[in-house]
Amino acid sequence: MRKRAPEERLVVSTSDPPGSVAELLARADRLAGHTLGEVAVVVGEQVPEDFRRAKGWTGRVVERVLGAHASSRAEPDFPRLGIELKTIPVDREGRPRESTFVCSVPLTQMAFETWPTSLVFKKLKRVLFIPVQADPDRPIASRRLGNPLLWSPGADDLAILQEDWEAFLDLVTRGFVESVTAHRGTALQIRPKGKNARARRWGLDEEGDVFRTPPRAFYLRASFTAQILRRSFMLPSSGLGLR
Amino acid sequence: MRKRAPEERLVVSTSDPPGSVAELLARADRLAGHTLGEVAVVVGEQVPEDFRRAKGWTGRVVERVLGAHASSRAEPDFPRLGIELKTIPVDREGRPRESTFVCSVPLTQMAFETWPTSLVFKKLKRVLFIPVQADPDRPIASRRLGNPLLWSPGADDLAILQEDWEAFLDLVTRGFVESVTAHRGTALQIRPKGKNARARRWGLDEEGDVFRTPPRAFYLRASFTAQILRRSFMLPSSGLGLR
DNA sequence: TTGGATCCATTTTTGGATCCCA
DNA sequence: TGGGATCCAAAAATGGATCCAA
Repeated sequence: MRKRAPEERLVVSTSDPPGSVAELLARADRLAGHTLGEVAVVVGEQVPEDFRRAKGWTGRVVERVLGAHASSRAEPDFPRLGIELKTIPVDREGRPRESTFVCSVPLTQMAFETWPTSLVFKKLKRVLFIPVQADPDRPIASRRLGNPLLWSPGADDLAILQEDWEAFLDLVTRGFVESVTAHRGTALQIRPKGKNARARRWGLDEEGDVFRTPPRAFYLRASFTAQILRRSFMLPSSGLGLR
Repeated sequence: MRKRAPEERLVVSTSDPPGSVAELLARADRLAGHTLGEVAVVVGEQVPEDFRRAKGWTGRVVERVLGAHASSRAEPDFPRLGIELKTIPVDREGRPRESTFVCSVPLTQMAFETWPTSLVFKKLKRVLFIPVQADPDRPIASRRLGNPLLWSPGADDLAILQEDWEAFLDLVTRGFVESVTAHRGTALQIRPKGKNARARRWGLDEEGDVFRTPPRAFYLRASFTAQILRRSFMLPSSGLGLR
């Protein structure tokens, strides 16, 4: 595992968005090998004991340390660059431990979308993945960030994503959203996402009438992101930068 | 003006919703003649110096003292009773000093409504008006509540409201929302309502496409509510209960 | 393993209205 | 005077994700 020596202090100028892709990548490279504890110090946050009550903590602190304009809604994290940032928790073998949230399912509005205009496509066009050690027995403060990966879907990935998305479009717009389980989809899946199982949003039934149904979101399957990481980091002179 | 003597202390059990219309009216009657300062003590709120930075304060404290389930969204304030609560600021002659907010205009959804299914109709079917002294030179803490008025629109009022609403429906669904000013409507009007003049929502243009436009809301004209108060409180043995 | 459930921070919307200048 | 602008609190939605039981 790559550990940075003490003299390689994590020095960053936060709060200003990166002016170019090169600058963003340079910042992300500088982060690699450093721990979440170090990142926390830089952004002035306490490290939580565990993630049970702080599930989005890693994503938020990494956004801030990279200068993402913390929650620029309905746009990529770096709007000028058209890049979406995703931290991805990995095990000791570098495999994703979780699926990756993409965006919520616009239950009543999806009928007005096409694949190229969809939020899923817009978010996934360019993603900066940052792997983060996530073996459960390692304390959060000592978990290290890996090498960043700026990814865009290739023709093969695009075909699969579009196929999945269009199948969901068909089901959702025809009123079958309640029959959609997380089993569907090769790369993309739809899962519940809300405050709890009682949360409700408006959806469309088979007659086109609105009704209350649990909120849902699109996720990338862990098997899909695993393949992305494998492909990229198996190139010569490349790697996760972790163990 | 009716002033309650000190021994008539304002004693209420807050936090529990009234179980019947009779109970709600009894509570509202007990409030009449008491001041906003007294109400503030009961609900444990500070009285603001003026309303420039606390515009909805009166409505909120009166809701709470009457046991309205503070913001039961998309429903009347007393869902079990089907009653909407409105405080109404009146001058020394008992005339409304302001128009009355009804609900926001569902710009993209209005096409799917009819008068009987509309939120305007649902909210106005039964309203409990509570007059509140509002001459500008009277300190807020000493302003008194008047006699409550449980109102339902009569056939004449209903006809006017429906006519107004359907004219707005026509304009909004045909894409002319931006040409609607507060001059339109006999009883009901549409006015901007948002954080500020730069706020934007989605609306429908003449082609049926969505576009950004200022958020708007339905209001009852002061002249309309003035007539409601006049009619009701000019009945024998009835009155505002103020001066 | 993984599908369904859940958690926090932050932004946006809604509901309560009154302000204020042409 | 009243039409357009504005203000606050609270709820809901959104975006960041991880938890956990079968």
